[in-house]
Amino acid sequence: MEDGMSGFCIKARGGGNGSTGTKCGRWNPTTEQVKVLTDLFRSGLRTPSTDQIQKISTQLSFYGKIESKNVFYWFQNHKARERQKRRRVSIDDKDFIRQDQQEKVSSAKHFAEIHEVSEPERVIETLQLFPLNSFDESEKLRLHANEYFMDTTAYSYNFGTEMDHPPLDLRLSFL
Amino acid sequence: MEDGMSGFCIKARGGGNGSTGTKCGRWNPTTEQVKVLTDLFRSGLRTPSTDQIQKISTQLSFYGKIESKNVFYWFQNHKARERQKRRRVSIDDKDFIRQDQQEKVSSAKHFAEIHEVSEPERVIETLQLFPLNSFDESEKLRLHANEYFMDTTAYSYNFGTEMDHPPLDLRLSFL
DNA sequence: AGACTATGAATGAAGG
DNA sequence: CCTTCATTCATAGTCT
Repeated sequence: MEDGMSGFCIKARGGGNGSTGTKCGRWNPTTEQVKVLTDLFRSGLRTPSTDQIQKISTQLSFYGKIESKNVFYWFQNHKARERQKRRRVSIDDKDFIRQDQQEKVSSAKHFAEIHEVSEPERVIETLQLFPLNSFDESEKLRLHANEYFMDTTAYSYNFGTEMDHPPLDLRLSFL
Repeated sequence: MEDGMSGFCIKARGGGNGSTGTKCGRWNPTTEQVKVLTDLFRSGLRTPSTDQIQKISTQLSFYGKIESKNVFYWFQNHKARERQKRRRVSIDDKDFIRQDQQEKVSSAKHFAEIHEVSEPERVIETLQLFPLNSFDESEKLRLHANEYFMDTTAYSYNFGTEMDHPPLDLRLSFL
């Protein structure tokens, strides 16, 4: 809706070259950015927090245009596809019965909890993750002010006239 | 998940445009449904009560298969993502020019489906909400105790040596 | 040129 | 309410 799009840049990122990615419309990561992200992922980072996303994004912005959401999406996608790929393989290698593997994969619910799946490699670079601050549980504050329940409320909705439909009238004044 | 699956729908997009949505397994809202929901949201409805959800669901069922929980989830997600988006953008555009783009991420769907949504802002038909319940963004007061690690943390990143690039140093102590 | 693939982006559904 | 997972849409890049 009202997509401003902020202009369209038409340029492809030179693969590794200094040509800063000028590709808009959809984030096109540079090879450097991908490398950093991949390394971070391989180093164990799977779901960065908002702050981490922020920082990563800021650092990566040096190599080209990037937003926080790009980092966010990248990790989401990468993780999801890693898992998806793994699952795919596990189902696929039923072709050759190498070994009896009656794994109960159908209950795919509580097996994708923490990091332990894809970490066959060691941590190469000198990448120090966050010191694992776990005391962020201090945000359990809840203010109950959402009960904006008014007794005489009436939603009277009226559609446009571009389509035929029953007159919708969300009248909630009965309660 | 106990494989309830609650039935598989077979219906296409009720709006007469089944661009790609002829696949179900999960609720696939029609453009009309989305429009109504969006309008309601933009009108200030954030957390509809059970009754309201019921009403909305019933009314929207005209446009296609829908359940109450769909409405519930829709509002939950929409609200959460609106906030999340806002937070992310606001923080990360500090680096570049602060272009006002609050609705940047357009939900532009497939072309074949956009036929009647050609207008950018056709919203606000005749929609009577509660007696002028002015909701502001008065909930940014979330305490952010995210500044726990300052100088004790340092992303000391070290690249490989495959390509030449400026020495990246993900030091998170700049915040 | 079209199909194919990889992947960015979006969102429904839950979990907590 | 916040975070996460799964599925899907959309498209840049590539292959044949």
